This record gives sequence, structure tokens and C-alpha cells, in this order.
Amino acid sequence: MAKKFCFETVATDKKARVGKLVTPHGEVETPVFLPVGTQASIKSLDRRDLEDMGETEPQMILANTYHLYLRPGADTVAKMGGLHKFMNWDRPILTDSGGFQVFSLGFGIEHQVGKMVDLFSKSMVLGEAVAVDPKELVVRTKLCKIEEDGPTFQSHIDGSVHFFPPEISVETQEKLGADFIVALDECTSPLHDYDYTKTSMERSHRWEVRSLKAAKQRNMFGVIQGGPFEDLRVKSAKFVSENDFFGIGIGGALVSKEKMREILDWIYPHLSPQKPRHLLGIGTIDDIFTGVERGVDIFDCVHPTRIARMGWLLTKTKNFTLDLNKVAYRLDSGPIEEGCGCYTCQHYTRAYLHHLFRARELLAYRLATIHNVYFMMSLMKDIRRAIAEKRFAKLKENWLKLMQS
RNA sequence: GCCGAGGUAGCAGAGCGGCCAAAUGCACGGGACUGUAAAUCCCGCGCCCGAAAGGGCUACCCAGGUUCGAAUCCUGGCCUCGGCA
Repeated sequence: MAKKFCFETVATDKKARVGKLVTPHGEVETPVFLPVGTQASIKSLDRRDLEDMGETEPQMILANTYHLYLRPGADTVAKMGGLHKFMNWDRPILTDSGGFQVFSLGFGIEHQVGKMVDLFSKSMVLGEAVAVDPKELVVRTKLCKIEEDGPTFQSHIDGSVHFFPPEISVETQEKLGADFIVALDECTSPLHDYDYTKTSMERSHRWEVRSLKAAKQRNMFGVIQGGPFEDLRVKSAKFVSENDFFGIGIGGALVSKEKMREILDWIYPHLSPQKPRHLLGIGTIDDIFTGVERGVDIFDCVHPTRIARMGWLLTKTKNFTLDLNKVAYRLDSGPIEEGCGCYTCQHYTRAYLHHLFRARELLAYRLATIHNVYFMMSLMKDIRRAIAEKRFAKLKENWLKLMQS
């Protein structure tokens, strides 16, 4: 019997590589982008919407352990035959560990930041007191506290308290039955200083070792932390490469596009080439090029699906977006993007979507999400082909030119 | 014709002597969004100056009046809506 899980590199173009990821639910060609289906659903889309994309159909998706643990509960999903059956999706799934929620429901809430911060709009100095414009802050309560044994969450749904150590994260993920699971870590904030980031990284490593010990199968991704600090990132990269993880997750605070590039360069020499690399939670189109160029194989991000629901459609124009809420599209009879093969572009006009968004019709979210997912999938396809044909640099250059046009 | 209710920002609708350039919602304009507390959130929304703090001007149907002070009280007018003829 063939190995249940394996990864091999098929083609390379400098550091960029095309790979094949084998799972019990079929093969995945990398570099791949995983649409995010946090609560076992890519918001507003149904399997049919994805299948209609044909060759551009998503190959693998991401779901979230913490959210599904809270609702409907891992046992419920298990009784319903596991995540694949439950959500009627028979291609590979990766479940995130809940590590991002340690951050987003904790420090992230308190300081209103994400993995990246805009250093120009928020006045702050890394590692020093946070001085964000008070007007930008909405006082919200922290929903996670961290101790050595593990994080304790207060449910954002009903306020109930949950101790969520690595062992529970792994057990939950195994009950859900995803193809790939992720070790529990703490995603650090761009605002954390060296000392905190170091302490946190070391604790994450201990949590990850515990995750590994608790796991029954060899399909786990470890996660590199270390924030924007070179020595920490290198140490963490070695830790994940050397331990018995199937794949390498690159997580934590990436701070900015420039810093992310540096971080990827620092860790590259320490990444085991046999393991697939997942740049967690990234990203935007330009960030994907940055990642692929530095050897990243897997991406996931809420960006395309989230902005779709805000009326932002991905296009090959300035900043890659079209804000369909603007009056300018009221009488625009063209498709979202000329030449796009997605269902939305084949059947509807910009004017219609503009109307749906203004009227907050539910169909708006679905049609926009279909387009954005299709757009990302076809971008990844182009990237794979370009690497195989050793013209990745040229493809990247052309795309980035579009962004600035 | 008589009786009753009412006329407030683009709309709906609070306010009923000073804290009112006027609640709230919608609409409108702008901004944000990177391992989803997100079909969300933030800001603006009479005019002018200011980066802001703030300042100035004109305002709650129209015309008068009372008062230190009126969207708010009084008188007259115009107009709407309900009931009765």
C-alpha cells in the first residue's frame, strides 16, 4: 500500500517549486491556495459552486478546529461521519489548530491588530509601548489567556470557558478527520517585543512537541514562530524541520510585507526540502508571489472570501481590486473581469452585482465569492505552470506591474 | 364647513424654553480587512476656516410676538393627514 501521506517536488525554478501532495482524499498540486472554510463552510459557497469551477476547482480547503470544537462539537462531526462527509467535501482538508485564535481572541482583540500592521497608519514602535490612535481603538474584552499548560478561551459564542491544551486540539482535529492537522502554537503579535516573542516561541515549541506526542497519525504541520527576530526564526525553523512533523507551517507575526520577505529568507536555508511549507494565513496576491519565490508550497487566507463579502472583487487592475459598492458601477454592463471564466462573470454584470451589494441581497456574497475564489485558483494554476516552464520571475513581474497600473 | 393631529437634516423620526447644528435608523460619502468573534467594523454627513483642538455663519413651514435666551411658548397665515358633515 502506498504511503498515505507524502510530498514530492516535481519541478523547480530557483527556490520556487511545483510539488505533489498525496493524501487519502487525493492529490494536490502545489503551490496551492486554500480557501478558508472556518466553520466547515466556505462562506456562501456550496460544493456545487466549487465543482462548477472545473479545472480551477479548489484542491484543498482549510477549516478551524477551535470554531468546530465550540460548535457543533468534534463528537457531533465524528458521529456524522467526519468533516468530509459532514460538509460534503471529498477533497483534502487541513484544520488549523486554534493557535491563531490564541492570538486573535487575546492580544489581537486588545490591540486591534492582525499578523501585519501598517506602520504608517498606526504610530507605534516595535517592542515598546503601543501608541495607537485611541480613536482607532474599540474597547473589547480579551477572550483568551495563556498559561504553560495551554490557553484558556472564553467562547465568543456564549461566554463559556474552555481550557484548550495541545492534547485537546489534536484530539479534536483527529475527531474531525482532516487530512492535515496543525500543532497548537501561539501566533504572536507584531507588537510583541523580543523577550515576549522568545518566551512565547519556546512555549509554542513545547506545545508542538506535546501535539506531536498526542497525535496518532503522521500528518501534522509544526509551526515556526519567532516574530520579526532573525535568531528566533532560525531557531524555530530548525525546530520544526528537525522534529517529526509532516510539514512546516510558517506562522506568527510577519509585521509587514518587507519583513515577511526577510523572515522567509532567514529561514529558507533551515527548511527541510522534503517537507511541504505552509505560509499560514497569507495572503494577498503580491504576498503569494513573495512566498512562492521563497519556496512556499501552501497558502491559505480569508482575504479573497472576506473582501468578496465586502464588495471587493479581485481583478487584474490596480491593487487587484474593484470596489463594486461605488456608484461608478451602477450602469456598468461589463463582467467583473473581461475574459474571466468564472460563473459570475459568465452570467452577470458589474451593475447587477453593484445593485445586489447595495441591496444587501444574499446572492451578492455568493457571486462575489465565486469570482474571488476562481480568481485565486486560476492565479495558482498560472504560477504552477510558470514554475514548470521556468518563467516564474517573468510571471511575477507581469502581475506586480498590474498591481501598480 | 366643523372637530382633532401635525409640519424638524436626502427619507423616516426624536426633541417640546438654555446642555441643539439637533437623538436614532436608513440612505449617501470615505476608510479598513492577510492560520475569519467579520453578509463585519471605523469615520464623515447644513455652510465656511482649521491637520486637529476649535472658531464663525445660517438653520427646525412662513410672518410677527413674548423672553436675557425659542425647534420648543403666543398670534396670524399657508399646507398636510384623520374623524364628522
